[in-house]
Amino acid sequence: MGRWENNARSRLEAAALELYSGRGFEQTTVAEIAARAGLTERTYFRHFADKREVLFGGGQALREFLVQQVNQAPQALAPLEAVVAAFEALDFFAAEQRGHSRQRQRLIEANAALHERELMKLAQLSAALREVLRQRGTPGPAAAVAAEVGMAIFKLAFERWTEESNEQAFAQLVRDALSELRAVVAGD
Amino acid sequence: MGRWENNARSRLEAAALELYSGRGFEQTTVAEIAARAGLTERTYFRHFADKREVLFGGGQALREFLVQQVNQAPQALAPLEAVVAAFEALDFFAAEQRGHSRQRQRLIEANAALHERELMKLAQLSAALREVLRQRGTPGPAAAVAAEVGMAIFKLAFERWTEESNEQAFAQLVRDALSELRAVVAGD
DNA sequence: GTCTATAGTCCGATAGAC
DNA sequence: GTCTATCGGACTATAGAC
Repeated sequence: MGRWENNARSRLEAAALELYSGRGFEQTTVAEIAARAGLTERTYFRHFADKREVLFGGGQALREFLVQQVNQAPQALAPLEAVVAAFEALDFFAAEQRGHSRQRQRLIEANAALHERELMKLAQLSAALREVLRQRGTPGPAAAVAAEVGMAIFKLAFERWTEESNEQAFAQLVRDALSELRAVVAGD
Repeated sequence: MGRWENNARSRLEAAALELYSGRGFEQTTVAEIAARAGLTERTYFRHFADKREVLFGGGQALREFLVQQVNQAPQALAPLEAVVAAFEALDFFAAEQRGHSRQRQRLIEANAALHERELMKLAQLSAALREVLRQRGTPGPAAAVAAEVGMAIFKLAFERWTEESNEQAFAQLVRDALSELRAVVAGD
């Protein structure tokens, strides 16, 4: 198990979620998070750039997975179909993580600074999707539109997936959002 | 004119844009902005909640204008049409402000913290559009979709409007984005 | 691991407009 | 007198520098 348990990152993430949820984001100091994880403030900042980032570690893995999915999608799929298929393939949002995601989402909604950071992560995801669509041969403007519209679908599906009252699977919510979107764009 | 020139806010905004553009956002302190405006740091924070907000004062006026436009749109217009018509009516984005908008946008793109704040303002706009559509009688899910898709159109049109090489009018860019969106959603 | 700059808050004081 | 805008100093925590 080594000198550094090598899960310092995970311990910091767990400690932060507990403290932020328990007493509020602003009422928690980085020093307290580090202490609960058995580390120092200095070590926290070697793992995470700032006080918010500890909640957003999964963003990169999500982005990489979706980019890979779109990249491997059959060329026969239209750009938006490739993006939506990637969302449906997501198992980051499996049932067993739903409670954790809900807790995290309530926390983010309760704090403007955290909300800003989440929007930034989603914007990075949009940019990555735009880029991989272009590499796949989609013309620039269509790639930009498909990425933005795809993100609209993702946001709506994810918002519903983390609602307390909703028990539908993420893939189903993605499909619902897509068909609602088709109706709205058709001018229904 | 009294002791306070009564345009402290405008002076702070102008000073901030100059200093941020000249030497960079992070290399500028709030004290320097205040000094250039003939005020103190303390007064800056009375007008703006933080170091970034001084660049985003126009966000509220934009939001209020668009909400009013959607609110007054004929009931015959479908939700997305009402939103797009509101964008086309925008004269915030007149030709004479284009240089200023471009300077501001280059600044925002160059700094992650400023980018985060801009995304937050756009998210607030999306929420306001969703709400006014609902008040107008659009069912909740369709209102959410129309607001999100509308924001996708707005982002794309605004991005192009602030590109150096682009000289098309904002309303035209909105219409272009909408037709590209229809093509992408139709599966072209 | 220590030191420092600066963002941002809280207390109160003061100067003018009305 | 009230109301509002400005100013001063002390303070904490983030974040970066050395």
